[in-house]
Amino acid sequence: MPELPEVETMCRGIAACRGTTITALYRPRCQLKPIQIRPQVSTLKKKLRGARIEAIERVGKRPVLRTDRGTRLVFEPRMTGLLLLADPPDTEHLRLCIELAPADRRRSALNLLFWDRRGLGTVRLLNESAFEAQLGSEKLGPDALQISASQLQERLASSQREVKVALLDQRAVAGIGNLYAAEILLFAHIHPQRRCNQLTKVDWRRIASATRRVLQKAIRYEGSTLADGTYRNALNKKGSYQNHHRVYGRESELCRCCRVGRVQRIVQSQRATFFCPECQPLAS
DNA sequence: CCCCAGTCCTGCGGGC
DNA sequence: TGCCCGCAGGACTGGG
Repeated sequence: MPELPEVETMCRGIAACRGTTITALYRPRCQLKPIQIRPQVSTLKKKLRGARIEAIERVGKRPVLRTDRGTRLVFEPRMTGLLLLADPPDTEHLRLCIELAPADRRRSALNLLFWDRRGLGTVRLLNESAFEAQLGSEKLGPDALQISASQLQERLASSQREVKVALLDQRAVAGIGNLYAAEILLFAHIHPQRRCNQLTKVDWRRIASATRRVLQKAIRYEGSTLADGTYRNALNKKGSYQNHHRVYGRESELCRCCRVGRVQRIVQSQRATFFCPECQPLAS
């Protein structure tokens, strides 16, 4: 579930880690199947102990810690992963603990935690070239908050895919997931099943502008915490953008945009899509 | 190259 | 009440 707004909120929430030094790193005892951590934790300890965190960056849907050794610790939350500086929702899903010493000795030590209920998340330490190869511009499109209408059009207009499916392609544009794709297309008034190669320049402009608008607002509300309550910010507090969803998860309810149409749920490439047939007609 | 279906993983809720 | 099954959708893989 964490998409761009949730990951951006995570990164802002752990800003206090910048300038700290890693003193310890360990995988807590856990009955569940361990998450994928590369390299293995013993190697990771050796490579990270004493390293200083120079910056916290968001790369698409991934929070990244850049160290003073030219390496990057890349967290991939996937569905249910969280980065926390506070107590986790529970301890059995705690996957990785990192102890941090602040530069200012008068301040207390920090505990950065990676918590993940489903365990689909991963943690990787990458050097400069591995980072470029795995998360560079060859693999990841421009960030969804920055992408222009013409960039979006250039990257997708030749595709035969349905536009909602294409917006989830991280090589085209980085950061959009299933939830925000639905909200973005509602604001753009584009039917999710329209084919990319049939959209006009005006359509791409509307999508690009809706993308910025929806994601910026979702960041202001610190992301969406759905009914399962999984997503939390770094202090284990819920986001509130779910209260502003217009179509996502609202099947058969009145559209909160036009208040005339009823939200429809369809399945596209094995994923739920929500849209309003009034606001988003298939024939334009 | 382009695109789709299957896979990983856990918890929850519906149906019986 | 308890069990089973389907669903949630990140990213990746293999194959048509």
